[in-house]
Amino acid sequence: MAQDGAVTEAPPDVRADTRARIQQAALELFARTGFEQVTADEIADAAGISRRTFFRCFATKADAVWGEFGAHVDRLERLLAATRDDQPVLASICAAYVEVNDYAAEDLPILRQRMALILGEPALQAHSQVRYADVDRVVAEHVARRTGQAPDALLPRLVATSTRAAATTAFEVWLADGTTTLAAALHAAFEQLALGFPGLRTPPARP
Amino acid sequence: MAQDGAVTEAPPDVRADTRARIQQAALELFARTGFEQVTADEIADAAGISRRTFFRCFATKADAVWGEFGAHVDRLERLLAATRDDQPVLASICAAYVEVNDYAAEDLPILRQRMALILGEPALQAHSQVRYADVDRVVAEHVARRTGQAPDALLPRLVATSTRAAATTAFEVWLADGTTTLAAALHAAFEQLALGFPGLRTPPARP
DNA sequence: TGCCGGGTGGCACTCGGTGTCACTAACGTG
DNA sequence: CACGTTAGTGACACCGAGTGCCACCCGGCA
Repeated sequence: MAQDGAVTEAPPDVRADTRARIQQAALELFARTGFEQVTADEIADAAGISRRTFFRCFATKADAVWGEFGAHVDRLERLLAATRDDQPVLASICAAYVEVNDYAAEDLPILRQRMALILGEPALQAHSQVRYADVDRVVAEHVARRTGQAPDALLPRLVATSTRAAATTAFEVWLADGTTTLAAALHAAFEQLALGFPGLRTPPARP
Repeated sequence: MAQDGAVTEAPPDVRADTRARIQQAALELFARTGFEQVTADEIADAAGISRRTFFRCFATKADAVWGEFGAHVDRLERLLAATRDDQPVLASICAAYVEVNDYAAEDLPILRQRMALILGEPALQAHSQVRYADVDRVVAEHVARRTGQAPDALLPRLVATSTRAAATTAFEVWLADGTTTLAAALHAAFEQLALGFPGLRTPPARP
């Protein structure tokens, strides 16, 4: 089925192709009906494959939403490794986050769909913690290199988790707002973080 | 079975009693064999109840580890509500976190066991995100009150997520270290956060 | 005595995820 | 051409987390 042509398409990885088809089908079903409501069989049917094949391409239903997130983490790691030492640490992390999330305009709708699911569906929120752990590890190692501390010391860990918190918060406001760009939201969040939340020190007014 | 005595023990809530027994049994099994390795039937057997009753007392295997976390969130909310307005916002949040996590010395071993599981077992890390969401909501509402912003604006959300990141990081170093107190770790993390990570601005030395 | 309500156990069921095996198509080599 | 190899696949059985349902037991109450 769907064996379109025989020589028209070069078959580099059959696997990567089915992965993409599954992802697309899953994302659409999730967006329409909700993550928990969609069963693995339904995704398999929609993608024209068997349930078993689905779980061979994605270890988890949730992984079908995250897509090629591992590649993003690798890219983040490379960007951080290429950082110049005279740049402030937080600025280098912010720049890396912005760069990694610099999507082309035509990819933004899919990104919105994906992030709305990840940030909105409880089951996906839960799963995200595991993926974030990889990000945190990469960032913590970067901070450790820059400060000469151990990667599991307080400061590297803290910088990693709070910058990631800033990034996800930026994603949330970007998703909810719709008028600002993702880069602007990221910069705003990192600025608050780097300056110790100056926004907290200016209450309405203090008599 | 285990119907010890008839009048010796006043039965205020049968449910709360079995909850406690289940929790104890589950925590011990998890600590010994690992969270994923222990089956719900085994916990039920160890606690002397049926599998069905286990899932009536705890909606999830993970919930047996978290115990009465909802009560902690409620307490955090009350503490934040009772905050004086002339105290800096971050300081009030830090104080509330310290207060909520001010365990008696005899409870520390159980706390260590519990937190080692929550922070170490991937399945529990994932589940934790859902519980943290409640904490974040409470803190964000506090910040929103103090700053006059909407609870879902950037700053309240950001402060909530990054202070919670600071708290969990403090828990991690406290757990790994063993020499510092939890309160000290929390204060150290919040201080870094409030001052914009001064530790980042003093690299080994800059020639 | 009979009724009632909460805690319980047993059972069947759904669904996510895994291990295993057989099948098929593509490929290189004799 | 026949052959073995390999990757991708589908079918099936299986495990474990949860859930819905019903029957049971027991203490309280009219």
